[in-house]
Amino acid sequence: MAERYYLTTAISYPNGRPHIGHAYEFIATDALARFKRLDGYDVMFLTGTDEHGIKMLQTARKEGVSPRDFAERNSAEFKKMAAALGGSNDDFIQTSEPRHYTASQAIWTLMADAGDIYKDSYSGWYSVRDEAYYGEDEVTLKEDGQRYGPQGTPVDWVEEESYFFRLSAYQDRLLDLYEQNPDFIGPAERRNEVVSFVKSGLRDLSVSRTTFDWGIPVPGDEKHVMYVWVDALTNYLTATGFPGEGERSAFWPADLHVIGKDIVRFHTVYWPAFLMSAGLPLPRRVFAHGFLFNRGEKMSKSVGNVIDPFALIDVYGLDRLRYFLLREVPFGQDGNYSHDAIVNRTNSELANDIGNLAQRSLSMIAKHCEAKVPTPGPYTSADEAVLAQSHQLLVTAREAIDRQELHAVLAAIVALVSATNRYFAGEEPWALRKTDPDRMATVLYVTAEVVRRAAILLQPFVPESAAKLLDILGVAGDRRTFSELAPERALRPGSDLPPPQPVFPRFVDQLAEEDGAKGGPK
RNA sequence: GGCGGGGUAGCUCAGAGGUAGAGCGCCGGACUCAUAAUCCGGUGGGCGCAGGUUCGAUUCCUGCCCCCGCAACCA
Repeated sequence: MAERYYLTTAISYPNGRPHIGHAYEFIATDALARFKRLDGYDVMFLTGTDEHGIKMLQTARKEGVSPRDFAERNSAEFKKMAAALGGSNDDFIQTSEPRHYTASQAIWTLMADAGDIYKDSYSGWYSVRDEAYYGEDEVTLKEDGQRYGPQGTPVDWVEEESYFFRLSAYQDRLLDLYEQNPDFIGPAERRNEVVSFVKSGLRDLSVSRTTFDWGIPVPGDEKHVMYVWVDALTNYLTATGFPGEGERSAFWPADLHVIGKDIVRFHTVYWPAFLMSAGLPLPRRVFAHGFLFNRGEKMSKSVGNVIDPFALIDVYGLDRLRYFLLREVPFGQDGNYSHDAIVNRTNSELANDIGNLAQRSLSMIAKHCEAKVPTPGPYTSADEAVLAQSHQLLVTAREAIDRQELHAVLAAIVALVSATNRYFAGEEPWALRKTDPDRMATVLYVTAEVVRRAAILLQPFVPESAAKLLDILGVAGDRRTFSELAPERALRPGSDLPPPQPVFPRFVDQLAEEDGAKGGPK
């Protein structure tokens, strides 16, 4: 039985349409999932939508539909996005599903049985607009007699009965967790932030609401619904069949939660505390990615630069988009995207470097080697060097993937391809054709073999294009996993090759001619 | 206020006590197998400011100026 690997995206709040931030997280996690599958793991990849909470309820009301219908309608858009992005997720969870109610109530009961949940009342200055409570010192009384919160929104004194989770009791255990599992939070900067936050002291957490009912009822006290984050985080467990025992149970604990940097605390403080309380194993790692900015500006509805992922796929094509996002932005950091950046990056690396290397070598093979994989002669040190670099690639890639450094994997592939272009130019097979055909055959063989290895490792990132590349290399569908990177699995001399065709066309910029500097799809 | 991370070539960034690096861009050359691609060479930086330690600092220390993150509920 293969080793299991369970990874998740955060579940999206489908209060509006999916945007590029959702797409980014999904694409990255999808690439990680694909990598692990190709590397022989039994992978479970989960994504979904988080459908409860007051904001969903409010938006649904505004639109005059029930929250459930609203959730269903918007969640469908996220499913569509996952499909459009070539998603390989094994499940798509919606927190309004019955299975999730069962799981959430089960974990609640475990926490309650552990003595970590108690009823009290929550009071304070509450801003409906901000959905937040503020302390006395944060509130100012103005001449109109109304008090205002720090964001300038009106606040009212609210006193609400609420269940609390004894988070304060977990401070030491959490610090031990971070201490003993330095890889629990990535990247490292995030870890430091969390540690200092927890060290500064934890307060018990209000984990139920009575002011609205769009949520999961608290077991035994149905006028309360669970706080959205108890509900939301539990989705990761739900998908494994919790609390039942089934074929997916063994996937828990999750190996990796991929999340946005804005929700680090929920995943690295609350979530492990909930699990400890419930007596359940903890996920192995939580990795926070950064945000994407549209040409340096944070996207927002008011600025009007919210980018629809469907539009990006239309303009650039899926693989170009995937490649750009995963290559351009070091995973874990913030990054920028722009029309020019997408075109430059993908033309330079996908079309000019990788695509062209395949095309120049395969078209020579088609013309001068009877369209069969050529038979190599003895290797020179130049041959050995590129082959060695191509062998190193899997090792490098695995290490990078386990740190979620997706960009580093692609950088290593590009470096190999660059070296091979240099090698190709240096060996001049077009000249060897006349002077030393055997040597030409060797150079072409080595090049094609390197392209094969690069293509195999490219699959998680640009699945469709990598498949096309492997097609024109004559690599059978069942010979594309990472175990095929072993030296003895190299291209077989004499096997037939289909006619070569370009795999990564250059992006020809029509927009530049039409509306000049503006760039970017609408 | 506090804690943390930064300010290095036009752009994005790497680096590290001993005469500054990569990719992209730009300029020139080569080649023609190839997707006007590729290869070679070159251009380009007072390494935020001011002090200090040192034979020598961009790299260590101090102060200052900017930027960004965290500081209990938006991917």
